[in-house]
Amino acid sequence: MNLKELSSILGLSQTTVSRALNGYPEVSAATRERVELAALKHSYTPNTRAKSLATGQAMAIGHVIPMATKHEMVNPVFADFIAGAATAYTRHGFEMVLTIVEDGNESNVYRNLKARAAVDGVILHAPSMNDSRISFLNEIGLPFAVHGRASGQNEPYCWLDVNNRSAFRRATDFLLDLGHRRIALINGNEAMDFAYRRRHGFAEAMAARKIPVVSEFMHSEEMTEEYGYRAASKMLKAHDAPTAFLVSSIISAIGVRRAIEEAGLIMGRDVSVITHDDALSYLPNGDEIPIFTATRSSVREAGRRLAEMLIARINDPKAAPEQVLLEAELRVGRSTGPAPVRAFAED
Amino acid sequence: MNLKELSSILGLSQTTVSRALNGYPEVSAATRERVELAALKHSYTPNTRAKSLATGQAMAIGHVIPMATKHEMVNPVFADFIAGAATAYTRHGFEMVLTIVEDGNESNVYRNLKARAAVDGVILHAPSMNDSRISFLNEIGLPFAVHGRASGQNEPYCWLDVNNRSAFRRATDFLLDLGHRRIALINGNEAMDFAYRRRHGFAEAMAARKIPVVSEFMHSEEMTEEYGYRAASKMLKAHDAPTAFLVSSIISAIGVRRAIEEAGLIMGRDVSVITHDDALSYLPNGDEIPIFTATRSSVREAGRRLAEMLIARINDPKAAPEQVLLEAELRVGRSTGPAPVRAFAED
DNA sequence: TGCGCCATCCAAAGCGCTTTGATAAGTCAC
DNA sequence: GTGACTTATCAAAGCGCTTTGGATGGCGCA
Repeated sequence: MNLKELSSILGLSQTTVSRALNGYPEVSAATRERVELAALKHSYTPNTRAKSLATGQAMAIGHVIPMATKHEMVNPVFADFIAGAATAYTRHGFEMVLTIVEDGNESNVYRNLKARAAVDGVILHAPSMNDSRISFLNEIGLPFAVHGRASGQNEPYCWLDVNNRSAFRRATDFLLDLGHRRIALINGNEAMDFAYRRRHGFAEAMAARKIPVVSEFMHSEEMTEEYGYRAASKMLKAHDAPTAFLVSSIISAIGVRRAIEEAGLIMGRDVSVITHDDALSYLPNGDEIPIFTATRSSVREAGRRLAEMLIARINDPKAAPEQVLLEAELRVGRSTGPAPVRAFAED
Repeated sequence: MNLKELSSILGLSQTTVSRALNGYPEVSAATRERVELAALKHSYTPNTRAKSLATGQAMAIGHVIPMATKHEMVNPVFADFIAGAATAYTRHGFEMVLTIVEDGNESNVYRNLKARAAVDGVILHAPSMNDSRISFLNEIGLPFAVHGRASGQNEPYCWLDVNNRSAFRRATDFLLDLGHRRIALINGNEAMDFAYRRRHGFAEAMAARKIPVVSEFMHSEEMTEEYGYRAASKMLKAHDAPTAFLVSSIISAIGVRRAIEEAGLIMGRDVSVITHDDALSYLPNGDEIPIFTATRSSVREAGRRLAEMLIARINDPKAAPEQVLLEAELRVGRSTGPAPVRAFAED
């Protein structure tokens, strides 16, 4: 069923039917009701392609998701982020168009999406430091919103981020207060902006107490379970093993836990662990008492809010770009405890 | 830059330019080259919306992903499945349109996608037994391909599935051969077809050796880490605790491992675990020696193949629907070992 | 020379919608 | 009863593309 058919059934012009359905005032109440009823009866839904050709609005948002070439890995937080964003799109009648691309190649995809008029805007994922995509998007005039931020980028843009620096500073302080001195950082890929910021938060807290940062304790890689395990295993075997780990992802933290247990140690007693927790739906961090002490911030909620921000931006491109900084919550769980006495003695 | 502009620059008609770009024969080689060069130079890309309006092809595939209402959970395998499918779409010039919907409401979304001509076909995720969506899609005439199968559905349709029954039968046999008799099944939601099939494989193997299945050892729920932990914890505390666990997801298996370790037992020595492993990129199951003995089948590869199958189906709707059954590979890792002696004695 | 036939190109219709610019009918004041 | 508005409707143009159904001219062949 299309407009033409529907209007001929009704004995009205396409104009009137279209106007009735889109809530324009130049239609009498009686006609509008008649049209709406008929539309429902014949289950008429406007053809999206035709509509967006006519209006110039694609009514779609693009998500260009970089795939880490090394492990062909798609960051598992995307699933939850997208689930959050989807609720916003549904509410506003937008579609979500997904593209997955080897990282580094995103710009071509953006250019293409713009040229084909396939989307009205994009969400920019996984920003790196000085991310060149931001000025590129501003240049070509494709509205966008960033999940995270890009240090070194001065031009204003729309973003939503967790305060990674303060979160990791606070987590480090928490460990220091427990008496830990040899603290390891198992961080994400350092090219990523969030990893950079987390490292800074960590380093700041250590510096504030004049505790040297051991370079062997600093790791940085894509956050798989295996990576957490390998990094922690290796460090735990060393002479002056860390007594605490600060981990950037609950997935890697699971690997760290595996390493700890394999070393015959007990997490929360012999070795403490704090992780960042994106509140992934399939990895709930315990019920009442969290398994891991964690800095927590729901990535799903982030998806929802950022999608709303992007839609607002699309509807009013001249408004100043909104920027949101969320504070992560520190939830104490069972993975942290006082530093073992030996560690104190040595200090 | 659009067709009109480009053709006026070239001093050619839109017809000729369009034909030149789309590889039609009624264009001289010289003209074609000239057109292609100009298109490149002015970076002309046809407007997708206009193109699909004219051709009637949306050049898009829909993925309608159900969200389990209970945990607001999106199955984590989707990320990898979609990454696989995306490579196929990119190659064929299709877009991927994602919709996330509270489970049970999918049919409306399909009807809508069809009515709006937003997609040329859909991938059907997470089929349940007797899944009504299959006949629904056949009815409304929207091409589709199913990731999995639906027992009880007789009409022919295009699907790709792992042989869940044989995989779990084989895994159970493996445990039985190791001397295990008290084997627990930590399965996914039983409404799902794969869970049903896995349970059957398990039951078959047990029945073949005349070993009774203990109903307290059968669990079924959405596969979170927490669920694996809870189910295993509870069973391990019981008088006649299982000596082996068969788990439907590596994520839940991680929870099972946590329960085992918390009980002061050692996985692979005191308690054996076999899990199904979808080969998720961020949860690699060890390097050389797998952490978990597992029935393994790459969900990313499944995504790639199923996407190809759907595209083939869209291009030739009258061909008999392709159906692919993949055999999972059983990879022996460190999580399985002979049943503890006490278990033998009691047998 | 004249005819038919390719090869090459084009004008225009059409995809399904929105929106502009009219038109026709009704209302009101004077 | 006339002109000025308002209200309710419509015909047609236009969004950017593909595709149908010609046109044009050059060539071989009788």
